[in-house]
Amino acid sequence: MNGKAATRGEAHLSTRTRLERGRTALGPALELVHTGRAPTRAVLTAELGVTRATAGAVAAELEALGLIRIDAKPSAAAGSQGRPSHRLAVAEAGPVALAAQVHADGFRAALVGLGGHIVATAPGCETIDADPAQVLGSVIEAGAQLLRETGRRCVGAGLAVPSAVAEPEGTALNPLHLAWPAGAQVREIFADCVRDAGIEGPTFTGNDVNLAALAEHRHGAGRGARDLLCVATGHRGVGGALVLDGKLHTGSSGLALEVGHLTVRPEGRPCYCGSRGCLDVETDPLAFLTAMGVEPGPEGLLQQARRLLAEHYAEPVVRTAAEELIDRLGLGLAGLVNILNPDRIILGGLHRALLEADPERLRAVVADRSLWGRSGGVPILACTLDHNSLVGAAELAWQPVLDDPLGALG
Amino acid sequence: MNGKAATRGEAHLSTRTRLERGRTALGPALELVHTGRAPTRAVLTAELGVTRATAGAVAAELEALGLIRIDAKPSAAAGSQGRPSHRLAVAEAGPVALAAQVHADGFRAALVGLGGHIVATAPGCETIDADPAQVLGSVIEAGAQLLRETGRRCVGAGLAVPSAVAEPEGTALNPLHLAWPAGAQVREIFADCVRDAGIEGPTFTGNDVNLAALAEHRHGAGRGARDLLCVATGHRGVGGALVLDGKLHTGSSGLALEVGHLTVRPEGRPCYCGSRGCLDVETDPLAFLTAMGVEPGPEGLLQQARRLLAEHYAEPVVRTAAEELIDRLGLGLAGLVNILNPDRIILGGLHRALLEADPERLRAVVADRSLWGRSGGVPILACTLDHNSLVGAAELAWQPVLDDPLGALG
DNA sequence: TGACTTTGTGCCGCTACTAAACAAAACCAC
DNA sequence: GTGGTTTTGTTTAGTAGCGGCACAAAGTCA
Repeated sequence: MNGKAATRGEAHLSTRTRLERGRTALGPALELVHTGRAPTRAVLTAELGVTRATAGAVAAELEALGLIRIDAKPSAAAGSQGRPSHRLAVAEAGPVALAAQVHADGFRAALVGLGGHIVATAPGCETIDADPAQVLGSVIEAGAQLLRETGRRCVGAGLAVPSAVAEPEGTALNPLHLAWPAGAQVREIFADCVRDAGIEGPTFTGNDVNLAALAEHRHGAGRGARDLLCVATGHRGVGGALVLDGKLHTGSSGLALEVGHLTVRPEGRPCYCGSRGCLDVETDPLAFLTAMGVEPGPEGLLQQARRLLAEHYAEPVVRTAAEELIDRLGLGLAGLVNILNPDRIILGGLHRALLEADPERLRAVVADRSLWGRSGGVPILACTLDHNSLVGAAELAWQPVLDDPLGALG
Repeated sequence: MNGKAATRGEAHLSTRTRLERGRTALGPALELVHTGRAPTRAVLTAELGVTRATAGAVAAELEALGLIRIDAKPSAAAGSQGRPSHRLAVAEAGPVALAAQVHADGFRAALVGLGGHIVATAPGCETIDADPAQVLGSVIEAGAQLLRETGRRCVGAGLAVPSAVAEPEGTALNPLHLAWPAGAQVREIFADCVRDAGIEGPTFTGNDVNLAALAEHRHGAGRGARDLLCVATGHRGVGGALVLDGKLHTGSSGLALEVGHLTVRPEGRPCYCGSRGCLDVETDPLAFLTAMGVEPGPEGLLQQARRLLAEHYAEPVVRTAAEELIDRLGLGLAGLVNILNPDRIILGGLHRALLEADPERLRAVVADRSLWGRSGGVPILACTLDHNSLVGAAELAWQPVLDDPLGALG
């Protein structure tokens, strides 16, 4: 390479980074509207810490990109003085992200707009093939159908799987109750399926509990939290996730928050990890059924456990079993509080049902067993979003647009 | 307040934020020189992702601020082509941070320049008064003396204490073996002492293990790690710290990484936390002495444990006790790996000595008991810096300068 | 009806960059 | 040596994003 070529190459790189930068307040502004924290340009001005002129220009540019809508008519807030402001909202017919989820009961596809709004859903089938390519092909086919029906532009696609996803390979290490091979290249397979379906935009894959936590942080019970811990149990096993400063903490190889093997009952039942009394085997739906002396029925472990808890909580055997699980869960959460010191905890699946059955008991155990817990106590909440893993998968696909709207769409 | 005053107030705020911002590449550039990652302007150019013109201007400005030095004579790297570059280094007689540390054996004060270089040290006394104000007053007096002797400008002061520090109050919750009252307002007291001594600049207070981790991340065994976990034990109890993306993770109220109460031996000895077999009471120096059947001597638990380990490792009773502790420590670290998934682990105090006694055994236990650990294994290293808590305390004081050199010094 | 409050806009200028050409200082090959 | 190549540093010109400021708009309150 001669000197001229080197100079040109360098110049090209610089040009690209410049174009990719765009107006730097654009991304933060879109994120504020996306998470519902900027209902007007005046609030946007304050939240961004810029002048009104800049906030106005930024909002206008986002509107021109088709991402947000600025009301033509001003609307005064009740009991407010001064000039009424024009409301900001996400655009009605703007672009969408394609979200896909695979779980024990089947799969699901949806289109998710800004603000975490689910625009359209495809029910998906009820059984899961042993071949990931087969399943993901079907899911994407359903998603592509939704895109054709609605005619919306697609910014990218995200997939939620019930498995730890190793970084940076994107392999599913333990696809729980999916009959998929451990170590399946889900990220690569998903990307191939999306490309083959002719859908544009980048693709992303993540663990379902991680993505649920991300969704709850942006649009659900986790809004405003700085250090958010989520713990959830589906049919078997326990999943955890941590959102720090608005970003998922997945660890250096994507395997963080494997919280299932905290010891919560030293003399408890043996766990496949080699230890005893792990959170995983002591607080999942099967543990609940076992504690009640109930045989697993045909309806699914989680459904059965939730139903018994809701309908028969008055019966001593159910109540005792629930309290046992609450105490063990509390012990596990206290351990996590000592290590992570979150400012909010959100529970999903059966753990959510246990919280709702006796919130005081759970909070008391966590406060009692966490260091310095007596002098405060972390808020423990139930998750609030429907299909939060699906919305979280869409968040991944939206992220490039939130980081740099002009670069991703212009 | 009338309209004009409101406009003026707003204008003042905006002006200040503008002045505080300065050249935005200035901070990152200083950090690169500070951590030794930018030996020349050419490297600085590449690391910052800016043009040579910008990197040159930024370096010139940092030199004008008296923070870095640009060699007058170019020096060619061995076996390199092209024009030789001028070396960059931290300024020799530039400003310093005042660092203070309180521990069981006394206290220490030092001046620390950019690059984590200790410029001057005051030995400090050997006993600790029960009154924090008394101790911190003495330590600051020693530091002020150093400042007078050297005549260096001071950018701020940092204090490391062997206790959890609650945020945002800055109280020491468990000042271990200091005979200080739990809940002492150390941050406030320290700030008062610094102000009373006529030392300018902001003040900071943090836990000693946290600060050691920060120092190791910037200047020691943790350089280049993205998710760095540090675990250390002094005389009693175990401390932990986590550095994520170059920033300390202290949790929402400063109490994160209280790793001492992970269960590592279900039928172990009772712990003051109410549980049994906690890492705290199973892997500290006292546990080691107890396992060997040795009575604590007059030299201090840590010193005694380290000496026995170093001098008598060949004796079966010492070796067996060490292996027991290594196994328990490995179990605790594996638990942390499952939750945090760090890409590096650094050990200090007796834990460091245990690692160095039998590194293979410790690594094997961690790999065996962490999920998916067999297919990789986290690097486990000994800490490398002398006085890393002291250097870490200085890092706190340097941080405002690293964030915005012009705003902090101009 | 006017005074006040808040929101939104147009214009000007500053500043931290990029772009591009030039200059300098080493190496190599002949 | 001499010239070409590679890398580093500098100069000059230009620009994008944002702050400062004055003004306009649209409501409430007395």
